[in-house]
Amino acid sequence: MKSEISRKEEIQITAAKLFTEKGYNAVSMRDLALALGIKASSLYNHIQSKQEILSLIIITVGEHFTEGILEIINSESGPLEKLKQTIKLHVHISLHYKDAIGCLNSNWHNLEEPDLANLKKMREDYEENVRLLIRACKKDKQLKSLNEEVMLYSVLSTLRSVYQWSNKTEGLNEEELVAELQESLLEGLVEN
Amino acid sequence: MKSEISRKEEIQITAAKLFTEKGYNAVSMRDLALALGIKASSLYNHIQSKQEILSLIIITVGEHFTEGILEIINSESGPLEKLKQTIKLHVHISLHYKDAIGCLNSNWHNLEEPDLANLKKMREDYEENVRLLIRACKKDKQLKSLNEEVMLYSVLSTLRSVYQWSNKTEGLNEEELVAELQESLLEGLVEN
DNA sequence: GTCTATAAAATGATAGAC
DNA sequence: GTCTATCATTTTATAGAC
Repeated sequence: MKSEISRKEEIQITAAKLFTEKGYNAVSMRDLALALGIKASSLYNHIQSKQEILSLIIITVGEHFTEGILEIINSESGPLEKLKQTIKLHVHISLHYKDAIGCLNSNWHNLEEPDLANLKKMREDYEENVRLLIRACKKDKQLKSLNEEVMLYSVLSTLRSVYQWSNKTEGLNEEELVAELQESLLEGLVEN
Repeated sequence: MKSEISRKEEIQITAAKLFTEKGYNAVSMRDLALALGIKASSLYNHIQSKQEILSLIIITVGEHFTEGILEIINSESGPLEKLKQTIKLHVHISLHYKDAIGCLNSNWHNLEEPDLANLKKMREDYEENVRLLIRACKKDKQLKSLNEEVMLYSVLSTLRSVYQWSNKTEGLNEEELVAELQESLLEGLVEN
């Protein structure tokens, strides 16, 4: 009854790890094949090209973010609660798709068209949604009247790096990490 | 009287830009030479290898961070003021060495030994210094008793991304950007 | 200091046997 | 589905003329 994992998925999982560690161009099809215990030419029975592997990894995780943020935006909560939900969403994806996110972060510029344009659109839309949330919070006097872009990227850049350092906070479970980040990012570090 | 810029420096400046945009492995010596208006073989009159170019770019900017943080640590200020000075330092370097920092961030894993080990040591020491600052602030009750690693990477990951988005805050000069970041990161975004 | 020519190695991908 | 063998291309780097 357990869901079988196809060779194609196996390739994506291994590739995501290697691409994250060494970079897309630094990983040859021979390297990837060796990590899977087969020959490079055998890979082409499952995928069409090296580029297709990268595309599958990155677009899939990009869609997770897109779906997640839309669900939050369309919910009934207030803007500050939605911002907190965005932090939760980002942590959740970061912990469950670590390698794919690492691959996205390090290798998105190796995507070719039309996937590159597709990803850029998804990323811009995501950023714009968070920007609008921040603006709505400011209007409601729930956030300070600081520069919007500084606030936006303070939050986003921290969230985007979670996959890199979450292994250093292993005393915290997912829920606790979310709570700590919500507090740190929104309420600040300084004791009042 | 103006300081002459050598061809070797010109190569580093152009390479830093290209490496940041496309990635180290995606930029061939032909690409780099073309951007400089010469042939690839001519590059070797000024540098020994492609790897040397990367090393010069990254190690140089790494040393700026190392020198800067040591100056702060050895100053007479209290820990919270030192943390604020670290934010100022990071912004200053981010604005003045944008391409080199981009190159460091995207391509450090393409460094070969012993430069890679050298850079990792610099990075770890830098992180440890900021961690100790945060710990000292907590002990003084100037920072909340949140998870140290979460606080550390909230601050560091935002600072490390400044070069990517500082062009979107062009209404702010350097001093103002520093002030906004000190407020956002330390005091938080939420209105009390 | 730049050029042309070229070496030596690595790369993504295909053909065809099993 | 995997293999061996191979191709076409690109890569970093060197040698030597100007």
